[in-house]
Amino acid sequence: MMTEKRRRRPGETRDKLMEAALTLVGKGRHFAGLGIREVTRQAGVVPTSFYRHFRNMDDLGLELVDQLGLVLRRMMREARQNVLQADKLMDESVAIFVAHVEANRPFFFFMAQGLAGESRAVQEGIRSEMRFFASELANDLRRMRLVDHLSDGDLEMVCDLVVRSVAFSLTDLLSVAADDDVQIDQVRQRTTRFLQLIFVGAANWQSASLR
Amino acid sequence: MMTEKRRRRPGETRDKLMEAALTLVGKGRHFAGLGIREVTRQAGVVPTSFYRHFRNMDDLGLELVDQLGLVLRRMMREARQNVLQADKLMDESVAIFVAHVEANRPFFFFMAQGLAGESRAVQEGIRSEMRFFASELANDLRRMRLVDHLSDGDLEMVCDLVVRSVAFSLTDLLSVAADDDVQIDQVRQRTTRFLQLIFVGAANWQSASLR
DNA sequence: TGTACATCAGTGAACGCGCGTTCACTGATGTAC
DNA sequence: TGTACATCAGTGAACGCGCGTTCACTGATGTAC
Repeated sequence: MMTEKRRRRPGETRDKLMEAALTLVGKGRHFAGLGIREVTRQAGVVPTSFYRHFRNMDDLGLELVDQLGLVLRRMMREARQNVLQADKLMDESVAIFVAHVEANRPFFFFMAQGLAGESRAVQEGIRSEMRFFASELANDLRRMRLVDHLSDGDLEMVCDLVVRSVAFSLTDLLSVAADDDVQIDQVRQRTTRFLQLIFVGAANWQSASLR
Repeated sequence: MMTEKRRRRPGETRDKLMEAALTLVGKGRHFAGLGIREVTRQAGVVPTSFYRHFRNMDDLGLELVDQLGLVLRRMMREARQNVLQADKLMDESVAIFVAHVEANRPFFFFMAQGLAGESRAVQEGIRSEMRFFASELANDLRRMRLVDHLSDGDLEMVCDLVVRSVAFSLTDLLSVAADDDVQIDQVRQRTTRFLQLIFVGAANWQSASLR
């Protein structure tokens, strides 16, 4: 029998609630200002449903951080697959970053907000994702033998600065309209130049600061 | 007659309202979640007073951006007076930055929040302050003849990256306790190293990226 | 200097509304035997 | 395979409360003559 009765997938409402919060954030609302009734309204469920899945909005925020982590990991995987030549590393990586931001705007809005957000736990979660990202980047650079002259500590610092610079570009990217390709491209180029500058610094680091 | 009757200074309540909002933000609340009644309560005035001075919370936020501008300018002035030798430039500047953040925590909380905040106008105001800061920094570096080999465009980019890196350190600084001197000092050192790395990059920029 | 009037800033009462949260109820799904 | 029961997710009514905003009022300060 082909027409089986549609049954509710478990966790469906839960997903709808998280998606609803993201949608509102993507529309420019700040997560700290969202209310339970507002989110359930957007999700198309009754307010009481909320408590079946989350204790409060902070709780939902923490779950969003986890999902954000998945988005970032997907992005990293794609970058690894596409960046095979060292000379294209920065151009390609930034392009992939920008593409993922455009494809997941609400998530990255949430990330940018969360860094200075109200919930300490969310804040720490996002910072932890960034640390992870930086350390993975350090591994990759080591493996590509691009930074043999740097100590582990110095490499870690370089990667941290790279991740921060890219993260800051988020605020540029999110402040221009999603379809303003010209401006988006400007942000992309600017970010790439930041990274190039940092890598020139890294390439000359030991020699310039040897003690 | 020495004991003149205390008269209400004009604008006193207005100042109290802005200070109240800042206080709440300094306590960890997010500006986007503050309400009019909450702010007036903190200020010790009746809710209706609010409308004598501001149209809504966004309006108050914009005024705070202006005040933030003054704080930043004061900081810049102090840095200019104290940073006379080029070799101490970064150490001293970062130290002054950290000191001002600690002395004006609520203001810088507001700044960090506003960058990804709800009000487009506040966001743009803070970005504009940062641009101004970067261009002043560029002027100073030019005057000190430290960057003669850089084009105007490249210098602007370098200063932008410097300002961004320092601004990002805000989130580090604000996430540690105000009296945790050890951690604050770590952030200070880390930020200084970021700037050193960027300047090593700047010093080697033209030669490394000449086309 | 004094008087009359306009302006301004703060007040307290009141409004309707949306909020977070609780509760008892319902029907679907999973589990034990 | 069928039956009994427990668990789970969604519902609708209801609560008390704090919210933003309005209004008319008050008293102090500024201005004109």
